[in-house]
Amino acid sequence: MKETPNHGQIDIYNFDDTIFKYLINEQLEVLWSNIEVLELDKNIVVYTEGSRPKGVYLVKKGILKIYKTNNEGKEHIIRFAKPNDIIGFRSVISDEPYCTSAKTLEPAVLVFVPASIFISFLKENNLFSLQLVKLSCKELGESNQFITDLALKSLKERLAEVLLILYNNFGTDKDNFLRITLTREDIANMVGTATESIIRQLAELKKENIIDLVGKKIKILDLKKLENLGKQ
Amino acid sequence: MKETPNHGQIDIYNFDDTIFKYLINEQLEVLWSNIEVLELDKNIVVYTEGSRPKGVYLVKKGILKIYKTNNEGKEHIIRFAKPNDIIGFRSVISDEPYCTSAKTLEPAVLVFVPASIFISFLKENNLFSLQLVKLSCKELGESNQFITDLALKSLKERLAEVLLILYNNFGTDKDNFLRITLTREDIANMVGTATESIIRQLAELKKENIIDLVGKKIKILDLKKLENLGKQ
DNA sequence: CGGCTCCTTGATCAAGGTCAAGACATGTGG
DNA sequence: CCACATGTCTTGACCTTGATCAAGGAGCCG
Repeated sequence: MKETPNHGQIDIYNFDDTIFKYLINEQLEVLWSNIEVLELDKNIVVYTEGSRPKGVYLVKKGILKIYKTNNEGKEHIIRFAKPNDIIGFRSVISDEPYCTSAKTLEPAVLVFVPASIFISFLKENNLFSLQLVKLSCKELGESNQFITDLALKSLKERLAEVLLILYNNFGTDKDNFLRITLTREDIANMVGTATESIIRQLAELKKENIIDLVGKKIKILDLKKLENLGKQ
Repeated sequence: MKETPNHGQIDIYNFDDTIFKYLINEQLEVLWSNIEVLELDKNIVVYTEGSRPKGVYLVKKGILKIYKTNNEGKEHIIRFAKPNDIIGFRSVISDEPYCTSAKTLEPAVLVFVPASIFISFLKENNLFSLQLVKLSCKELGESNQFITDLALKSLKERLAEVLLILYNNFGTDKDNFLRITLTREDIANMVGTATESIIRQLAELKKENIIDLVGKKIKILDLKKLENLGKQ
């Protein structure tokens, strides 16, 4: 019925930890026979703001940044996508051009689901649409939080907030290093500030023994203090 | 079957221009017999950030601001709700405390729909959940746009953007005055800045013949220039 | 009238943006 | 393996934006 090609350790046909687990077997069959697997290098653009959505992407491996670019070319990172996240569904559902772009930060494996298939699942399967309502409401809550953070907080507090978001999304390894490695510029583009300012603020946090810096890796030394800063 | 009490010119039981038009007749009956009508003065708080959601509110008359407050008491306005909008659904669906507060800007009439009823509609009626997915995706798109605006734009550009949002949501009267009247402080709380800064920037826009100011009323003189500023 | 609330303006100052220059790291082709 | 190029990080100096403080004016209402 289905073969399982070997993409590293990844089982492309396993949707247990994704929103597609709410599909009925019949729909899973449709899904299996319509998906397309994409193996991408790092720094590959998956879709671009303004273009027409062809479908949604399920992340199987790797991390992507979801961002917007203003017309001076400066980019702003809205969020990241990690394995088992789906991206691009907002535009598919609204049937509008993508309002963001997506780019791989590291080599990635994506599963592409055509828009028509995705929409038909929504129409046929109420449990599935219900879960998608929940998902988009969750993202909406996060976006609203982010709006307030940007509007009311100081640079340092916003940086703390961003580090916490990264911590909650990607966790830390056994040595307390964040499991995502970003350039200073990427961090600046999340916080909405200049690279130099981020460097100075990171140095501040290090001086206060809240974090430690080893190359691009960031080590969380004092989560409590970081949370206090972020919750300011 | 249903009586139609007279709340001004408002037909409380008419849901034609709201998301409830997707309910089947049987569900409308349930809705009619479970709603509660609230007539509120201006500056009344409908729900508060952090409290448990009891249900959703349909705006029948008036304008409300949806905002968050930080712990220094400074508020940030996320958006406004106007007649036929529903508010509070995000928290009901996520079953989380409200992440925002809602307050009337003028005397208002709201229809309260208990959470359990609202959720049951979602579970029973796929068309209804589909529409709600669309609604939350639309709000998500707007939120993402707002995030980028706040992060990348100058004060003046953000003000232009906010004026455009107001224009698109509330329109203008025959003399080109915005159909919503806000205090300078409210505008500042949308843009995420200080009241004084807004006053200075409004004066700037007036000097450039882009807007005119008559008391609290704002007149749009040059929509093109305003859009160019906002789209910067 | 007096007491609100809201608007406005000026002066001052700090946060953070910008520019410039150099250090360090990484990768690539010869 | 080296030489060079490119990308990233860091620091210092300077300057702009917009936040804050202070004071006064305008409008409104009981």
